[in-house]
Amino acid sequence: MKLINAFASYEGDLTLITRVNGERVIKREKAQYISYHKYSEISESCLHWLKSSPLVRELIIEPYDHINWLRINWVDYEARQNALWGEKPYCIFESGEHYEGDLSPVMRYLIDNNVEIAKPKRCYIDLETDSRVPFIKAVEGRAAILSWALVDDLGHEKVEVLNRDSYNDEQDLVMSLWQELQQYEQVLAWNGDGFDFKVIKERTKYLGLSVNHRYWLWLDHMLLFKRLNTAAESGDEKTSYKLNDIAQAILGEGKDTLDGSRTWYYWEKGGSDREALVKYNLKDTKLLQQIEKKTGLVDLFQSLCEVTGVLPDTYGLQPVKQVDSFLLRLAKPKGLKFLSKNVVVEHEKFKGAYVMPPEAHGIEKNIHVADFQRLYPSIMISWNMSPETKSETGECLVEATGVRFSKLQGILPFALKKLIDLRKKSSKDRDELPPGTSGWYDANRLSTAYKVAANSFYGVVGSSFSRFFDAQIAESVTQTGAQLIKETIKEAENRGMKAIYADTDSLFVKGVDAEVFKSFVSWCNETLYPQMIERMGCVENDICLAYEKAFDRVVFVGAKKYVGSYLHYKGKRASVESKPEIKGLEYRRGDSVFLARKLQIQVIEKICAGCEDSNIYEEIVQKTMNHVLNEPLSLSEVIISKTLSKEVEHYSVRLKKDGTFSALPRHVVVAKDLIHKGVEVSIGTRIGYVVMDASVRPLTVMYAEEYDGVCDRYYLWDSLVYPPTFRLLSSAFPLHDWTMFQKTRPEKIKPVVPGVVRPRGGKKSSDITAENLVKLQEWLYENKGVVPFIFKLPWKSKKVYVKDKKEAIKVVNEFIRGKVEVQDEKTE
DNA sequence: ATCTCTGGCCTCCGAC
DNA sequence: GTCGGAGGCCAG
Repeated sequence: MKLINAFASYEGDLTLITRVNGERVIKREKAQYISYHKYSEISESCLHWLKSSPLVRELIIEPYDHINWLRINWVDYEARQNALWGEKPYCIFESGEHYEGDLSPVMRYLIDNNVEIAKPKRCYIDLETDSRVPFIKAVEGRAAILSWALVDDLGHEKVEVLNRDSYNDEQDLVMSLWQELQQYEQVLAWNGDGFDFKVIKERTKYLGLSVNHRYWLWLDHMLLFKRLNTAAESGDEKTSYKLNDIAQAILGEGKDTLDGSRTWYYWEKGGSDREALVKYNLKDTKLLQQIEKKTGLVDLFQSLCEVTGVLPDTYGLQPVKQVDSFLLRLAKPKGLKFLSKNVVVEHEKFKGAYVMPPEAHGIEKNIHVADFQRLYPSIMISWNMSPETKSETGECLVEATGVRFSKLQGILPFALKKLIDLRKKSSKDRDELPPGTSGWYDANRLSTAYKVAANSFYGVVGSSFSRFFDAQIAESVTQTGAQLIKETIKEAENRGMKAIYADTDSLFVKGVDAEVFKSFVSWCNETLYPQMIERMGCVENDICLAYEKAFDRVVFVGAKKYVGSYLHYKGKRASVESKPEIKGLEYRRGDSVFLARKLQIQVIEKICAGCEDSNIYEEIVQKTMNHVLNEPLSLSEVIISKTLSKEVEHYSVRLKKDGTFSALPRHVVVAKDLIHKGVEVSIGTRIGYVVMDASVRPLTVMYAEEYDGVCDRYYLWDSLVYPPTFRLLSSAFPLHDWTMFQKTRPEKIKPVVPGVVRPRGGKKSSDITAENLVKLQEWLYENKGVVPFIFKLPWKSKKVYVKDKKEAIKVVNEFIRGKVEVQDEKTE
């Protein structure tokens, strides 16, 4: 039996949805709220209490070779919760440990019966709601649904629109959506968790319709995309997760050009306007299906769910859930249980990977790169690292942390080996099939799913949200990795090579040719690592270093930031078409300005093509500089976009010494403004803005959509566009001076009072940021008759440099504190 | 109903 | 000017 969906109801039922011969079958069982206990630890009196308690439905002893488990079936969630974590006298287990007492009835059922996950019938939907209602209220179900559209992977599509603005008509509209959904089991929508799903559920309630939404698997396509899409090359694809921008990047086409914030207007006008709205609605929905067709990410997620045993809805996207499910399923037949996980433990920090600061100068040539294959899984396997094998008397020693593990195979290494074996098998299947066929895709997807699952193990062990969290184990993994890479560097240098960079599992080496490097890698695998493994008493050696690639030329801007052109990749020689490898540079970042990415990629391409003529680079920079400072700039060139990562109210604000609050990050200020205006903004929304004036603190910014061609060009160039390329050029050609393009903002110096001469080369002056310089100047002039200070006025700036320190600070502070009244309201 | 981790670079802000 | 914290996003 393959399970499509399952949920527990408040009444204590567990509903199971399966398919038999293509027909959907719904089964009901009692939801089980279980906790496990070591039978030997339960006292006589406790057992007596359990046997007679109305809170306990059933007691079962599960015998295994090494232990007898007592399985308590509590009558409901409350009973279990109170017994395990409640106050006295309900808490009967305060002395003993309890196991898996936090599992939901659904998880419990899936694990106990080792249920396989079915492929659900999938559809994509999109809603249009009344635009007169602000986003926040629409999510609460306060906006009418104007239309809905639905498509599936087989080409079926349907769209329906509200007939009249009435309660009954909307009832019909929403009911027909639920009718349509009957054919499907899984529903996807872009930002569905943030909008569409909530609206459907709330609006259904409001309209008095009785439909239980839990019969469907709700999967937020956007969150899925964020988590599984790792293909983005440049920052251009990362500037926004709006459907339009993703569709543009993936498919090369966007949404219909209809103002989504005026849906009500289009609907109300009727006729062709209403038709346009309907068309727009359908188009959006079709984009989802097309994105999936192109990327296959939903299919990949489906494979991941089938492998790990979680249901393919939004919650299943969490690695913690996937690993939890996979491990508990494997542990069950072994009689292995894990401690209940109720509260999140205080976050213990642990040390991570080793990153060597690059020791590279200019353009480095002929650089060979080796990397450890799946380093962290291989360490966990070799040292048999698992929560239940951790033991002070264990034979496997982690030298870096002093933690020891016993030799009896742990559940983590067991699971990892299983995943790796399965991956090998599916990769082999794939390679035996003709590329591009559906079988090939299936096998390839499975292979990727196994890899994704295996790679998430380390992260889950290091997550305090996981039941497998163990900071000591996580640190043992990372520090063993650090030791391995450091030992490898040492041995390489003993042989006359020079390590110029290393990060976690990779090693960049110069001063060697391919053959010698290859034999060095072999020596490491055959001698160095086996020796280390032997010394530390490990069960087996799964550590493997591989000669991955060589760079013809590579430039390091810093740790985690470099660009290089290949000589070969895994032995395959590079061709003229081979793209450069770009890591960490602003070109790859979604929060950099397009102009910065564009300038940087031009320089990158020239460097990788072997150009060493500084004149060429100067020309490129000069041209861009001219464009930035003098020519019309489009919004896409100047927009800065950053993610709103938490609720606006949760951003930290400090009380400054002057009693006012410190400024919020610029994108948060814009977000606040947008929320005020009723624009759709939630956690995870990317906020686009343009900087208007950076000569003031804090910077003044403008919401991207209000951009009219005016922005602070000096700031753009001086702070955002040139520095990334400046750093790259300075790294590639350190002997050349690249500073001449810096600091374009003019510093016009004017004496405030004619006739006062600014002293040349004067000593450091104290600077005061005043609210309004003009007011101050005029006050000084009027009250003192003559200004005893000299002001340096940067162009369009409000920063003041005052020469006579003592007097100046006194006067200006009085001005700032409001002790000095300024009548004149005239400003610049 | 939120949730794989640490290391590192960069920008802005505000204190000194 | 310099420095540290907050925030963001990337490498692995």
